[in-house]
Amino acid sequence: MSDKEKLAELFLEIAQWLELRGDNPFKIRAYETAARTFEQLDEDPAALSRDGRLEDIPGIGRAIAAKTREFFETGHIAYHDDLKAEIPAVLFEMVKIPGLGAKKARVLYEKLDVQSIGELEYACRENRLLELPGFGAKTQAKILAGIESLRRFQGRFLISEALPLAETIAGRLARLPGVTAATVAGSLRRRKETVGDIDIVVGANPASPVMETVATLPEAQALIARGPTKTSVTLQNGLNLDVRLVTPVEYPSALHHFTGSKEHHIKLRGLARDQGFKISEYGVERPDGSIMRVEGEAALYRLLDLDYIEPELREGGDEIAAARERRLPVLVREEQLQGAFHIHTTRSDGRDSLAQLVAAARQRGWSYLGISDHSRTAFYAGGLKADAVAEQLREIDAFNAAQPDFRVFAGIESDILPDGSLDYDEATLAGFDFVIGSVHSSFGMTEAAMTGRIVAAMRNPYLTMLGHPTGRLLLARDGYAVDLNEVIRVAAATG
DNA sequence: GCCGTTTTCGGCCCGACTGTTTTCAGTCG
Ligand SMILES: Nc1nc2c(ncn2[C@H]2C[C@H](O)[C@@H](COP(=O)(O)OP(=O)(O)OP(=O)(O)O)O2)c(=O)[nH]1
Ligand SMILES: [Mg+2]
Ligand SMILES: [Mg+2]
Ligand SMILES: [Zn+2]
Repeated sequence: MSDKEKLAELFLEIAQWLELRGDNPFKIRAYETAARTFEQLDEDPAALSRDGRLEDIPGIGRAIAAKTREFFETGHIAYHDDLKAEIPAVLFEMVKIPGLGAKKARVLYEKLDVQSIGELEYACRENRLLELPGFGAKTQAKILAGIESLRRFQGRFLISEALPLAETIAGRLARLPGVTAATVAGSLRRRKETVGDIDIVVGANPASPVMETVATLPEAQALIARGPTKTSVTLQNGLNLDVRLVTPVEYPSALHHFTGSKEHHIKLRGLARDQGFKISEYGVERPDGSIMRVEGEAALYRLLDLDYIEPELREGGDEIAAARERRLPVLVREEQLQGAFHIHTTRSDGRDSLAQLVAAARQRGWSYLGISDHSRTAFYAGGLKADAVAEQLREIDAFNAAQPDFRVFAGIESDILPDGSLDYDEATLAGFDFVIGSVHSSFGMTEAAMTGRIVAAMRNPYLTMLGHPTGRLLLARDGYAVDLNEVIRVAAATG
C-alpha cells in the first residue's frame, strides 16, 4: 500500500470512529475530506511533509498536517491508536447493517452489552430490543432483516452489471402514463467504475403511478422505504434501487441533485449560499424566498458563473474552482472513438473471432481494430506460440486485403516478464504493427522492482503501449505497487 | 477540524422516510 493509500485509510478510520463516538459532524467531515484528498493527491505526501508544505493542500490544516508528519516520522498516528483502543470493534460491524447507525449501535452496545453481530441477532430473536428507548418491534425486525441481507449481499457492483439493468428499469418507468423523463442518475450517471446502488430520477405529474410501479417491480425482492417522492427497493441481485419522483418543472434540479456527488453538492451549495442562493432538488431559492426553476443543469452552473461541469467530473475535488477559472478538461465523447487496440480473440482467451469483432466494430462506425491476443508465457489464457502468431498475421493480412475500407492492426499483448523483457524474440516482435506490454505475473514485487521492470519494458523499442498499468481487478484484486508518476515520465520520454 | 480582504470565531448543503414520538431523532439519499 502506498503512503497516500495508507494515510487515506488512517484518516478515514479516524472519521468513522469519531462518528461512532458521536463527535462533531464537521470534524468528521474534515477527516473524510483529508482521506479523499490524500487518496487523490498528485504529489508525494512524504516530500510535502519534509518541506512543510502539507498545509498548502486545501482541506489539510494544522492538526491533520501534524498527524501526517507524525505518520512519516514514527509510522503511527497516536490519535488513531487511541481511538482504535477506545471504540469497540463491534460498533464498526453493527453500522454496516442497513438502517442501523451510530446512535442506535451505541445503545445496543451500552444497554445490551452486544459484543458481536451473532449476539445482536440472538438479542433480536429474544425480543430484548423492545425494552430499549427509541426501539420498537419494527426496528427490531428491520435489524434482523438487515443482518440477513448483510450476510447475503455486501459491497459494490460493477458498472457493467448495474448500468444495463438500470437502463431497462428507467426505460420501463419512462413509458408510464404522465411521465416526461426517467433518467439513470447517481454514480452510474457519473460513470464510476463501481456503484453502490442504482439511482433513477423521474419527472412526472403527481398522479402518475411511478412509486407504486417501483414498489411492485418484478425484479424487487424487498421494499426498503416508500414515500410520495422517493421509493427504495432491493433487487434480486442484491442491488438497491432508489427512485426519486418530482414534477416536470423540478426535474432539471432533481436530476442534478440525484446525480451528485454528495461532495460536489456540499461545495456547490456552499458557493451558492455565499451568493445568497439556496440550491435544493426542487430549484434555486433567491434571497427574497422566491423559487427559481432552472431549465437545465447548464443554467444552474451559469447562474453561479461556472462553466458546465460534466457528470463524470462532479466528485467534489477541484472541478468547481476549475469551472470558475474556465480550465475544465474537455472530455472524450463516445462518438469520437474510432477503434480500439486491446482486443483478444478466440485464439487466446477472447470470446469472439476476428470476423465477429470487425463486424461489431463496423456497426459502431469504427474504422480500425488492433488485435492483441495473449503472448507465449500466458499459457493459462491460451497465449500464442510463434507458429500461432504467424498464422494470425496471415489471417489479418488476408482480412485487410479483402476489406480496404477497414484496417485491422496486427498486435500482441506481450507479458512483461519479471526481468522486464518481452515475451518473443526480436524477429517475432518486429512482425507486429504494435506491441502492448502487460504485467500478468509476479505481482508481489516491491514498488522499486516493479517500476524498474515496467520501465525496462517501456524502453524496449518494440513496445508501443502499456496495458492495464495498475494491475488491479475491480472488486477483486488491488493493483501492484508501482510508481505511476515515474511510469508516466518514461512514457512521455520514450514516446 | 478547516476556513477567511467582510470574519481568527462561528459558521460548515439540504431534504425524505421511518418509527416511536407527543414534537422529533435517527438514518439515509
Ligand atoms: N445534497 C446531498 N445530496 C446527496 C447526499 N447524499 C446523496 N446525495 C445525492 C447525490 C448522490 O449522487 C445521489 C445518490 O446517492 P447515493 O448514496 O446513491 O450515492 P452515489 O450514487 O453518488 O454513489 P454510490 O455508488 O451509490 O455509493 O443522491 C447528501 O448528503 N447531500
Ligand atoms: Mg448511488
Ligand atoms: Mg442511492
Ligand atoms: Zn492483460
